[in-house]
This record gives sequence, structure tokens and C-alpha cells, in this order.
Amino acid sequence: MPDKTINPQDWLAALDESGLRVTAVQEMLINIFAHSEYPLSAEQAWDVARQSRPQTGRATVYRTVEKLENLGLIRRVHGYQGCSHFVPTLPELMMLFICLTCGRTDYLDSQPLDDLIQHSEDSSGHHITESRLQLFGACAECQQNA
Amino acid sequence: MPDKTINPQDWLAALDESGLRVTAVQEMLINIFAHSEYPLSAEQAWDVARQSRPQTGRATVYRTVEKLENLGLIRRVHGYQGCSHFVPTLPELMMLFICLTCGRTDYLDSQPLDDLIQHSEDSSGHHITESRLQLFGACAECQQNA
DNA sequence: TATCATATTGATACATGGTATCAATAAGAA
DNA sequence: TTCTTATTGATACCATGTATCAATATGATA
Repeated sequence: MPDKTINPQDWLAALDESGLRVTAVQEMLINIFAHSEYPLSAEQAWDVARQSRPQTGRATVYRTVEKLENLGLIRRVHGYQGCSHFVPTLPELMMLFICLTCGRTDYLDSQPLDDLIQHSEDSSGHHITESRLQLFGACAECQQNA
Repeated sequence: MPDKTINPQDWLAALDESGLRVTAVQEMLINIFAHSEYPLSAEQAWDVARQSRPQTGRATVYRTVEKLENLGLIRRVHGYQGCSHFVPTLPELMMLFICLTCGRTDYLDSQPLDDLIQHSEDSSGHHITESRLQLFGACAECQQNA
């Protein structure tokens, strides 16, 4: 099971390398997403941001979230909390699991998904370039507490 | 490859059996989704509906779409056209493929997904109750025309 | 067929999530 | 330090979706 913790320094370097500027707001938002145990929407990220920096603008947060998504630093979660929440992206491509009880996320090895895509390409004749898979259920811990 | 055509009579029966009433608007919307080659949003379905029935209300369409989704008759598409488009649901659970060139959908056998879920449960300890998988790329036809 | 409880409808107003604009500010290269 | 330009925050705006409510239509029942 991979470590979910991500080094914010790597994110700042990614921002920098892409020609974008490293600003206080963007650094703050990167840290907010990196340290959240749960998927966050832009609106929620805005709330968190204003706790430490009240003058933060709403549009700024939305724009930054869009940038971070385009850079591949955060990833949209499609599912039970709607389609507007984001989780940090791991260096490797991994499958996302979300616990419907506690809301926490986990990342699973994506090799089975790679195999599935290969198999589906072979049997359908389609050329598959993108996939979106998310798994939902009860995590090991929540099963014990049930 | 399964036949995408769905018999609207089955849908009406499902509506009826669930205790909901079979109305002209709902029958029309069922047919609109059943006969569309592409995923439709509620807004788009409203546009189509008013072509043959101009007095159709917007809220009615949104409510009906929600009902049809709850009944499992249509299914939300998460991906490149946003997360507000719907496709008809096949009797069996199948994986959805969407061509990024022509926009058309195809349904693939879901056995590989079942296997993947089983494998992921075994290796992670999570109990997986729901999954969301969509595949994107170029369909066989669009590959030839490229 | 006529009656009636109630699901459905359509119009409207409203709420929410997200975007365009623009003057002011700040990053970072020169 | 200077200067170009990305970024910021305030505001207005738009799009999508929802709550309300009187009017209507469905379908069960008599």
C-alpha cells in the first residue's frame, strides 16, 4: 500500500518548471490538498484557505484548482460526493478507493486496471487512451467498527 | 458486443412496477434517452423534448431525469463532456466506452471488471460495494477514418 | 363510468457552483 | 532596481440545478 503523503516541495518544483509562478496562495492551496485526508471541493478549499488567510479570493481558488488539475497535481473524484472534489495525485498512476463510511481515500495498485484495458482493447477493437476508475465501499477499519 | 437498442416498453413497465405513474412526459423522455446515440444532459433532453412538446417544463425534465437515474434506467457519464450526461442502462452491468472523436458510446463485457474488483478486495482488505469505470479513446471506425 | 387521493406538471423564484472582467499587486527575469 | 507579465481579489455575471405551489392528470376504487 503506497504512502499517501506527498512532499509539497515536489509540487512547487512542478509549478515552477511549468513556467507558472510560485505564489503564497498557490503554495497554501497545494499544502491544503496535500494534507487533507478527504477529497476537497474548490469551495471547501476556499474555506480552509481563509482560516489562515481571510482575504483569499474565491476566483483565485477556483483558478488555482484548475491549474493544479491541469498540471496533474490533483485529480477529480467522480462519485458519491459529486464530481467536484479533488485528491492529490500520486507519482504513479493508481486506482482510487473511497470509503463510504469514513470518507477517507486509499490508493491501490493499478496493474489490474492496465490488464483490463489491454484485454478490452483486444476484444473490442477500440483504442483506449484514457480511463476513469473509482472504487467505493467500506475500508478494513470501518468493517471492524461496524 | 451487446445490442444498444432498448425496448421502451420495458422501461415503462419498470416505472409502473415501482409505483410511479406513467405519463406522457416521462414516456417521451424515456424514448429520447433510449434513442440517442450520444450521452445527453438534462438540458439537452429538455431541448429535444420541446421540439415535439413545446410546453414541457424545465423542472419536470430535471425531476424525471433524477427519477430515471434512481430507477437505474439511465446512468450518469463521468468524463469528457462533464458529469451531467446520461446514457441508457443495459439490463446487464457493462463497462462504458466513449469515443473521443465521434462521441458515440459502446458497452463492453464487464467480466474483467468483476475480476479486478475481486482481486482488489483480496489484496486491500476493503469491501468494495460500488465501482465506476469508464473508458475513453478512439472507436474502431474512427481509427480507420483517421 | 364517476369519484377521489395523490403523483405529476409548469411557472417562478431561488440557490449553488463556476466564470469573465479589470484594476491593482507581486513574481522573477534582466 | 526596473520592467514585463502572471497573479490576485472584488464584482458582476452565467449556467446548472432545486424548492415552492397552484393547477392538472393518473390510476385505484367504488
